[in-house]
Amino acid sequence: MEQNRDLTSRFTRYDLALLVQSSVKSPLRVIALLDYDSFYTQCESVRLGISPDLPLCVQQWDAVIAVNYPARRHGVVRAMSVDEVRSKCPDIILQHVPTWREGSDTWAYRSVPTIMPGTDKAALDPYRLESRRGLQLIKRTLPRSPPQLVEKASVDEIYLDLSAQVYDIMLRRYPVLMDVESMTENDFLPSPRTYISNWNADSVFGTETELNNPDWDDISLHIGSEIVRDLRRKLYDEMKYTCSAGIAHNKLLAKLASTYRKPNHQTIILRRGTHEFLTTTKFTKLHGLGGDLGVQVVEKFQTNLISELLQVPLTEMTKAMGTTIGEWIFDIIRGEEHSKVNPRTHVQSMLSAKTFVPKIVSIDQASKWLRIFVKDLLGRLEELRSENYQVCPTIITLNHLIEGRFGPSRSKQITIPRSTLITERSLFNIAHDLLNQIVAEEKSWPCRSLSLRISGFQKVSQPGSLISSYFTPKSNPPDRSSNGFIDDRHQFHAAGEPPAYQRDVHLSSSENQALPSEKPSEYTFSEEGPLHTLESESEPYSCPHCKMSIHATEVLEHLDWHVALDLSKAN
DNA sequence: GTGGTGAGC
DNA sequence: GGCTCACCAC
Repeated sequence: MEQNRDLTSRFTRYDLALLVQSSVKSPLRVIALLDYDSFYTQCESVRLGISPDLPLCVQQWDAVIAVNYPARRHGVVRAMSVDEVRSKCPDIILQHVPTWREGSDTWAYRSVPTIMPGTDKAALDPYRLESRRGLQLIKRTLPRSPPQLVEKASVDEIYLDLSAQVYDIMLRRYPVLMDVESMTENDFLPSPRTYISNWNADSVFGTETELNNPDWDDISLHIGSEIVRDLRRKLYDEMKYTCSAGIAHNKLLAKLASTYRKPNHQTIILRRGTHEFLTTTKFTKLHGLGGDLGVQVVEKFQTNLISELLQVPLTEMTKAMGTTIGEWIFDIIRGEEHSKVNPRTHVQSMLSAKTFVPKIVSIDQASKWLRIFVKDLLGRLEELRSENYQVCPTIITLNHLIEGRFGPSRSKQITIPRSTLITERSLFNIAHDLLNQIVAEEKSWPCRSLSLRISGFQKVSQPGSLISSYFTPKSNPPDRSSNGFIDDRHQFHAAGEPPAYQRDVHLSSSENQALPSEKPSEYTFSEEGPLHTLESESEPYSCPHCKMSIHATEVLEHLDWHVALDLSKAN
């Protein structure tokens, strides 16, 4: 057996077939997590043209919610008060998040002395926008075939399943794999018969700087690491954002790897390095175990060390934690995890929330904030429409908290009737209805926090809405990208002319003429300009119905749109 | 549908 | 600690 090691792989032809299918069962699969370094501070540094070497924090009320790495070297940490930050680092640059304010129709960056939690509501739009720009850059940088598996995990984290792409590269690079046609599924693959000296990564677990007899799982991660390095370079070149990345055989390890060293590093965990990596990791760092559940486990077994939890037999683990959770924990501390990368790059819900200090005591005060929530959500809905057809919310939820985050909560949710047009007035009326229901049920004042959420986005447009007007800008080449509406918005404002898609009166407010987007916001990104030109970078798909150029990743959505359009015409 | 948990900036 | 997001148990 040992003697054959250099000639025969440990993996079968079947394992290779699973790789091209991006199967969660492939031992060769390649998963990456990209995580921007202190995302909000980078957004602000770039927007303001400030050197990334200067200490900077993003401020929200009297605390900082993001701390860049130069500031961390002064001992500044997240959630620190502004006063304490200044005492630690007198030269700190503080940038407050933009805010909504009653009577104003849009969010804006405002000067700190005027910002008050009593009158303002934080707006995180610039970070969501930059998050989407990054995703678009990644989607158009990755090849369109095989199908892209890109998951937006949070505003600043992106999972990639690179398995199928890696498979393609592997076959081109190792023609020996082309000969497997004659093999049966259970036959072992030939050995790569190569060595790896450059890992395209800053840290590798499972080997020293070189590896003399890599097997195909090492090769696949190595190729994945090349792809990730290219993506990171592109993100920096085009957007000036640095990120850290982890590359491994599953999401759990990719995520952990990305946090191994920051900022601006990438880390690989090879299969044979899994044990070493995990036994140096604190148990509560594992995804899903940072909260109560992790505490329970630590209490039950009196240790936060994975190395000690590895001694716990499965039966004991399931006895202590229940079958489902017990088995799950038993697996993940061994690096066993097989969840799939969910190909989703859009949010599934939008929430607008406010904590009241002091608590509000009347329905009139609540109403005032509901209006701002509605403006906020409609503005964001409009942004989403600019790059996605799947934009009609069908559910609206109001949440009410007497105490803070951990106090009791009550919520009311309804399905928006199909006949309802989404307008500022209609959304507000529905939200107010929900508020009345909540208030009627039991004592609701004083109230610490309210939030309004829209969800259940559907591709089908509301009956009667002039959905075709969204697309007028798209027929205006040459300098518009298929998703350049955000920029268009600013261009239109510059020209003193409303964007075409706002002419859809059914989906904007007929009552209140001043929609958020009708006023230019005060923010601009210094890197602004046409986002990209798809036409020059890739072969666009030409729609047989309307001749429009469609990015491959948008084809299905576009076809859905035609269905919706036909339905709309039929009515 | 409702309430709750976990996560990240 | 505030503001989001996703997911799950019931």
